Amino acid sequence: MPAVKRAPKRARPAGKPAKNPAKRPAALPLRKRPLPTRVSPVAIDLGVLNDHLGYFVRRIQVWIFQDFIRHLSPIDISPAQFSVLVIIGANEGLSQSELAATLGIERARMVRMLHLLDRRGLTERLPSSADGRRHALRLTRAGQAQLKQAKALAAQHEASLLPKLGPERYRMMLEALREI
Amino acid sequence: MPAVKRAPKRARPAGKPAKNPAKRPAALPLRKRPLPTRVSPVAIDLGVLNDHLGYFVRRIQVWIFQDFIRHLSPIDISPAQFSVLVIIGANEGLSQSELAATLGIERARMVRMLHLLDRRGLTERLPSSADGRRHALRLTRAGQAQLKQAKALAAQHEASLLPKLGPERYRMMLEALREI
DNA sequence: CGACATTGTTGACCTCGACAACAAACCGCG
DNA sequence: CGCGGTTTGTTGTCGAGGTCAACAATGTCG
Repeated sequence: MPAVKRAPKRARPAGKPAKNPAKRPAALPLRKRPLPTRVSPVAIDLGVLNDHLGYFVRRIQVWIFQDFIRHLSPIDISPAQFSVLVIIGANEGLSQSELAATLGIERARMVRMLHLLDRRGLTERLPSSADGRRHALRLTRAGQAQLKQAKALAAQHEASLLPKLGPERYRMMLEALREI
Repeated sequence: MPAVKRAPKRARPAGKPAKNPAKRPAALPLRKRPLPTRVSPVAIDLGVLNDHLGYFVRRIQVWIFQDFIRHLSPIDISPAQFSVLVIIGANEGLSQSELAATLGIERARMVRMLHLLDRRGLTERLPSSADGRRHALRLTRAGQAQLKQAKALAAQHEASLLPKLGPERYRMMLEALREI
């Protein structure tokens, strides 16, 4: 509802009556008069963001994940899925709760992720012998194979980070973060 | 629709016929027989995740953001909103596209964020004097005041990170990330 | 002027985190 | 034993955000 025309001049070209999901023009509510501008293509100042670790961590996290996704696209495994497969592979028989807690994912979210991985035939949920509530998670054969491939691609991704970040910085950060 | 009973034993307590948004029991499709278990509360192995920078960066990013949100909750400003306000404050008159590109946010997304900030009376979009397509963004009085508060709270948040990460590690990471 | 690029905008879809509610199963205790 | 309390897996619903596509209004340039 916000958004008013700046100055509705041109009518409707009426060329095509709007293809399929035709959209309305718009309309934005500008209040004041046509004052300031800013043409200079000068570099934009980050201001106090320069002093916030969170900002940079966020940016690099997004960047790393995009690179990860690109490398793993052949087998269509997301970072989250990769982490789930790795943990299950390294801890056969653990429960969904343990898995979720380990990765900092909501139990509810984990349920749906595992549904998907189950349907893809990568994981399976066996009834726990001791506790009737739990599911003992493990990789199927196919899941193990897929994980193997994923690890190889992930390793490529990881290797590609080194030159981009600088080997020293890379090692430094990995060590520092591991301690926390 | 997956999910089958593990072993439908107890019937329906029939206590309350299901309150308001009553949910169905469930039903999970377990394939095999009641095999493995895992009772030992042994620490869970992260496996190869230990060698992936992205995993740790993600975890710490989430953690930092949660802390940020907690500190800024009194004025209800999200990390993304904070970054938008800071950039506008430090670069009055810039366009939505420039802003979006600077922060790595989609133009479409930025439109809706600014709608919100506009409605909250923190920012305004003036017509650009030179280019009729652009909007010259700036903070309102209220926006400036709000930003000032936000910066103070954000600084507290940032300060609280130091002891938790260790001053050396903190400075190291901030420097390293700034260069990238 | 007409082709092409840019800017702001909307719509639709999808992922993900956060909550709430619930059934089944487990645990402890009188 | 039975009953309250807890844990585990599950579903539903919201809301924030990212991604894509389509457009109208403008600008730009040959």
